[in-house]
Amino acid sequence: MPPPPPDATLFQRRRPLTATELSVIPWLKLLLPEERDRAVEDLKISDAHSGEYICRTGRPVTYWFGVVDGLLKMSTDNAEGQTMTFTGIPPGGWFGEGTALKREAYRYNIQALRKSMVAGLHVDTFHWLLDHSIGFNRFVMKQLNERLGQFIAAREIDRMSNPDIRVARSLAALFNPVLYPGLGAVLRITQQELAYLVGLSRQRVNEALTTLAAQGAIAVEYGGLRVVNLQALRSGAF
DNA sequence: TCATTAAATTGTT
DNA sequence: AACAATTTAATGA
Repeated sequence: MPPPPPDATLFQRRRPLTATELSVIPWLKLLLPEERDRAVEDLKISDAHSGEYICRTGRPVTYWFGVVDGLLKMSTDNAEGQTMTFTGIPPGGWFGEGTALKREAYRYNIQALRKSMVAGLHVDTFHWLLDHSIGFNRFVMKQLNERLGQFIAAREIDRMSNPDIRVARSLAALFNPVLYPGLGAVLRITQQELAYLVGLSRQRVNEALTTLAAQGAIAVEYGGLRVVNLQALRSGAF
């Protein structure tokens, strides 16, 4: 992992989003024109360097975040000081709605696993959308529900001993079609990044990926991988 | 556009 | 943790 840079204040150098970047945001399509205009006007985007924190535990919530490009990691520090990784967040993923809803402080850390582009919607606009848009409410509700399921799954993954299955389940979580729509069959993630995410050595991840590929669940490519059989990844039937 | 070089990533030990 | 092999990205003619 690259050296943790000094606490960066995100969105200091904001800029308007391009059409391509907007197309990656899944919930924009669910809004009415008027709602959409307001959201787009408020949206900000910023680069997050590898290792940089997007938000930290205890910080007040100012933005609801989404990944436009790159890969983020969601984790918490437990009482013993150990870091527990919940999940990775690929492009198209949005997070922080739970805390944004209650205007509480963040309960977890979000760190960039590699250079990423992160979009932000101010909490005030987030609440305005909640008050005005049915489509937005549906999105947030679905998202919360799905996230809950994912947290429970993450606990199971952490208790699993077999590394092959751990890697498989973690990958399946990354390809969650509800949380991360628009993410195709290919995911740009290096084996090193995946190792940080799953909490295994790169060697072991490499070995697991080879096994999974041999069973036809995935196809390993340079700098990424392709999911061939998502069901097999989920069930561990390989 | 192509050839060369550097950097990143992978597969093994 | 270290190594060699492979792939991609960057550079400049």
